Amino acid sequence: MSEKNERIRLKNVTSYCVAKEAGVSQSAVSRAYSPSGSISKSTRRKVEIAAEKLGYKPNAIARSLISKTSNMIAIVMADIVNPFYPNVLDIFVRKLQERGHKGLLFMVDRDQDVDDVLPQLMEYQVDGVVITSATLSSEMADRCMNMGTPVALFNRYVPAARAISICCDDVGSARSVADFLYTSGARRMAFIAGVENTSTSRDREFGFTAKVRELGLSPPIRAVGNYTYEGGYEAALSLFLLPQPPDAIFCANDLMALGAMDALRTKLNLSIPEQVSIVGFDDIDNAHWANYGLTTVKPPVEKMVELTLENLMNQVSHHDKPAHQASLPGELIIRNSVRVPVGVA
Amino acid sequence: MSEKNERIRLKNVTSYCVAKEAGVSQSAVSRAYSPSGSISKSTRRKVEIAAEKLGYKPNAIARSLISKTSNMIAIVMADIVNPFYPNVLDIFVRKLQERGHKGLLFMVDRDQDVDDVLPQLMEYQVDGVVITSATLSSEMADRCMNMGTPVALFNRYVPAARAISICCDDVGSARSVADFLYTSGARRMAFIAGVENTSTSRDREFGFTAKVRELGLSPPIRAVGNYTYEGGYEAALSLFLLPQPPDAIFCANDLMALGAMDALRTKLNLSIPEQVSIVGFDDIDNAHWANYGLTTVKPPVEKMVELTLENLMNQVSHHDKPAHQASLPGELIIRNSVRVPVGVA
DNA sequence: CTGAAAGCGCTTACAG
DNA sequence: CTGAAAGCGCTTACAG
Repeated sequence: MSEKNERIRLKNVTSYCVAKEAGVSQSAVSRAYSPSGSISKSTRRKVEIAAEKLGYKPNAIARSLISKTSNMIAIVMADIVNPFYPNVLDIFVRKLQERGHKGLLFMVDRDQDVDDVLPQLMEYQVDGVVITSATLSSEMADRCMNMGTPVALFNRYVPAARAISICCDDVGSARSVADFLYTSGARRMAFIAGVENTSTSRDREFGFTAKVRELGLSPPIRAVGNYTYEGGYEAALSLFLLPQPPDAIFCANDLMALGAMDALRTKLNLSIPEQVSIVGFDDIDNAHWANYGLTTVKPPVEKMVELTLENLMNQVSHHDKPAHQASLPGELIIRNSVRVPVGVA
Repeated sequence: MSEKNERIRLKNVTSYCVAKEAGVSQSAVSRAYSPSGSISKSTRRKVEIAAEKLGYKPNAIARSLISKTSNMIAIVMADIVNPFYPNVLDIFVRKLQERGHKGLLFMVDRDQDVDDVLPQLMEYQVDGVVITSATLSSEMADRCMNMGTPVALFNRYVPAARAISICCDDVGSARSVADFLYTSGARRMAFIAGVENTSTSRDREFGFTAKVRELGLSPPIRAVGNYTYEGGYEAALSLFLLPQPPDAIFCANDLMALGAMDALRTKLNLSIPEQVSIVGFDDIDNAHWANYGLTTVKPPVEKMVELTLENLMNQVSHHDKPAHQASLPGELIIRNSVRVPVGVA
């Protein structure tokens, strides 16, 4: 009982307590903590001393209620098992912190609809929503926008929606990969798809296939790996059951590419890149591990996050601005999983 | 301007609006959303219809302010680059969601003091704090406790603090590793430490070294890998510069163990496990990749998270209960990175 | 620059 | 079961 009282008492150092201690009004205390509050140096000093003495910290919840901005951004993630996303999350949260914002994190299953969690996150009056490695319906996106809560899709897009969307240039990057593989001498191309209904997998396949055709080759054979290591492993094996196995495989992400490499080397005893070239997408940490040296497309993650947040914050303060959609060029990182054509250093 | 108005208007569907629409009092609306609210079926129905019509969602911020519980738990993470932690985070957030709680995520640098972010997270009136892969001072832990905000350390502990602490049994698990390696025929043991001032690295080294001594072997030679892949890679190489290189290496985590494996195989052309045995700690996804097959200690992560949250929630509602400290046994997962002694299947 | 006062959107005794 | 009212801890016009 006494403990319980203690807890309540201790939590309750309010601006009134500080005002009393400092001999000023409660408004003065509030102003001392507001960047735009006009307050004299001496009053501020008095408040600071009293606050320090009492251990006062402004209550952000009360502030949110009255100011109608919580400084919280919801982050919805679906696929943290893919090592690409922890890094993305890390950058998001750090950049949020730099701007004085907080990240409210939600995890959804891959097959779960993001629409389900949106209502509960709206209850927390977040200023905006970032959705990563997941898609939401365009109706839901519109509903958020209508409620004044802007939504940004990271690495995904929904054609019809009024949502911000920042992607890597999947189509263009995939075309470069096809080009690069062709130059390296590959002629029988294969593609391992990720989760098939994602815009990333579709666009990477589209760009790759289109360019392969333009190069005059027969369209890539394909398999599906669902963006997992195991999926890539199995998909790669399946490609080598075909009468005409590929001499180059482009995987829709690195994780599948690493699975493919392990499958080819440990199971089929093929050597990479001598017999088969492999290219991935994401440039996750594992890609440069000594054992892999995976050639891959590196999306400009830092820039993408920055741009996402910039656009989101923009919409938070100027709701009337149109939602921005952008795709940034990826960079081809050349390592050792693709053979080098004769005559090229 | 009209857009701005629209935003404000649309955000403002309050319990009063619903009350008016439903022809009941505002209290009735509130009760309809409270599990303990005594309300008749018919009134509830009226409220539900009106709420549906207006698109009303209770404002969790306002609720937090009056009820003095935000249903938010802060999660502080330092080391998301280690694949062990994204998984931990995932489980934490999902379990939080199951309980109707939200996770407020903070990222700190490895060398940054967690003490720095605590004040800003306290402003958001979180009900509790989970700290993962990071340590905080015992003074700060006490300060949180005094403010009525319980703190739980996951996979770390601070001897003097009144904080909850849930760990894997690092000492015991490390002893088992020594035992297992000995049985497999290893006689010149080595240890690769993580970040040296962490309780996990220290305890794993302590248990391992103690058991190695008890077995009558000379104490393990050691190197430091700072819990990273590159660190493990370099540390392993350094061990083989010594006049008496080891025939078995226990690494304080998997990431370093994988780095060590790659170093030995690709750089020194040693075969694992024939020439050197390797054991890790964590059982991250990569450990069972076809190329590695790492023998490792698997902490009961799911149980540890559950226990952490259980203890935390307990302290949230009963502040007087003493903080619980526990360490759960890890499981040795045997794969192919340790040689099997002759005569053993 | 400063203080008194209203109000953000809820929950919860209180009285019926 | 129900409603009127107080109050959570702030911000922000408003008047000085």
